[in-house]
Amino acid sequence: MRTEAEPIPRMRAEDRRELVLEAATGVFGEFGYFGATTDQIAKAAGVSQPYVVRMFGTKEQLFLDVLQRALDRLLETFRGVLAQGAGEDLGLRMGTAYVELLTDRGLLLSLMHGFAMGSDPVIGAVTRDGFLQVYKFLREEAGFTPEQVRMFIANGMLVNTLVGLRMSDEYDTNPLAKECLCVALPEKLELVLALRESQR
Amino acid sequence: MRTEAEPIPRMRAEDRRELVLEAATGVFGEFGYFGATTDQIAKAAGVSQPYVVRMFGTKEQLFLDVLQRALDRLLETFRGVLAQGAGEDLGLRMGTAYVELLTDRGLLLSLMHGFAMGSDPVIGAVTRDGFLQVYKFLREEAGFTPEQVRMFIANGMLVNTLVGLRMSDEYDTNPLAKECLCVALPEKLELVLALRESQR
DNA sequence: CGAATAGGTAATTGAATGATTACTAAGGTC
DNA sequence: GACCTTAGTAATCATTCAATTACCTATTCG
Repeated sequence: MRTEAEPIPRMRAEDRRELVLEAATGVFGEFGYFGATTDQIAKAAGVSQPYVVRMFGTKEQLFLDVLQRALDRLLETFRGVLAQGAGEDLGLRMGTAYVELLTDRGLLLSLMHGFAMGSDPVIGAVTRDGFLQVYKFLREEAGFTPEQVRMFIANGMLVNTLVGLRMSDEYDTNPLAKECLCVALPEKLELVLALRESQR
Repeated sequence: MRTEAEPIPRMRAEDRRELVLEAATGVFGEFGYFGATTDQIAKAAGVSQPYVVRMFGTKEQLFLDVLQRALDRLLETFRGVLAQGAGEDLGLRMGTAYVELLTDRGLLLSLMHGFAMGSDPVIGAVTRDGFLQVYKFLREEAGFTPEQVRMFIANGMLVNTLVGLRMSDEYDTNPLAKECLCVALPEKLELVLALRESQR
């Protein structure tokens, strides 16, 4: 009920931009590129819809920036894990780090929505390239064999799917859902379950 | 240029319905639920847009019917493989059968788009249930261990992702894409490559 | 045959939504 | 303290799209 002149918060464009990117990541992650509206994103970021559009030019460019940011965070995270040593358990540690990225709401789901848009001439090209960047990292920097990469990414896609499906909503009510989550998220299960609270 | 009275093809509603479902599967698979329009689907099926809407009531119901049809085919396919014997190589045979479903254009991709819509109250509930039906089949009918199911489904989701990304478009131009496809699709690689021709 | 039924379409509408335009106010700087 | 740049909004436009309405015309069947 905004009673008195709360000093309307003005930010430097750079900070506001990051704020909008975060909000957009969440909304795109939940509804996908076509399902999300610039107005939803604007409201989530606490700014007006025209401002969102003007900051990024088009909705498509905003989505591309969201994807780029997500990819950057993903690789940055993996590089961080790698920097802590490349032992036997590197795959496990990176897997755990991957699941931890779920706390950055919508980040992995936005990527997943991007992956499903391969036939879009612009977004498809960018997401293909992004996927291959990750593949290249795992092969050349992390030193995985093709087979190790396959298993690692496959499990990542399974995690994405279960999160996208909100399978955790059924954790308490459906034993199969519980088993499914337990086997797919060896550790960090509690993290996924915790996310249930924060959504909706 | 329709010169003379080609006898305008009239079908029994049942056949037409299946035709529209096929077309819708392709369009939803390519563009997703929000990205696809009923007009695109109508054109792909060779009927008018209002007729598509009237046949299914709403776009949402059409998508639900597409998902149900896809799930039915998937389980039917798996049951067919299982009926041919449950040896050591059951997982491999079912994996091959799964990839062969890619010839049913958009079927697996429509499911994947559905999986990304877990937060939709209607579609989410249906896709969660569908996913769990498959999980249940693999555990209880196919006799997989939880770990076997995890690996099987994870690989399926990887296949979906690579197809959704149209990674095969880069097969000839990017060695990493080639390696990636080769390792993820042990057999039936030629099938995925053949699909490149038929699209666009 | 004649009429009912089934398989459709053309025209239109109303709402949603991305984008544009025109404006306003804050705050640093000289 | 005028000034100009930066951060933002309100109003509105143009399109797209799902849905509705009002028809039309083959085919079936008594």
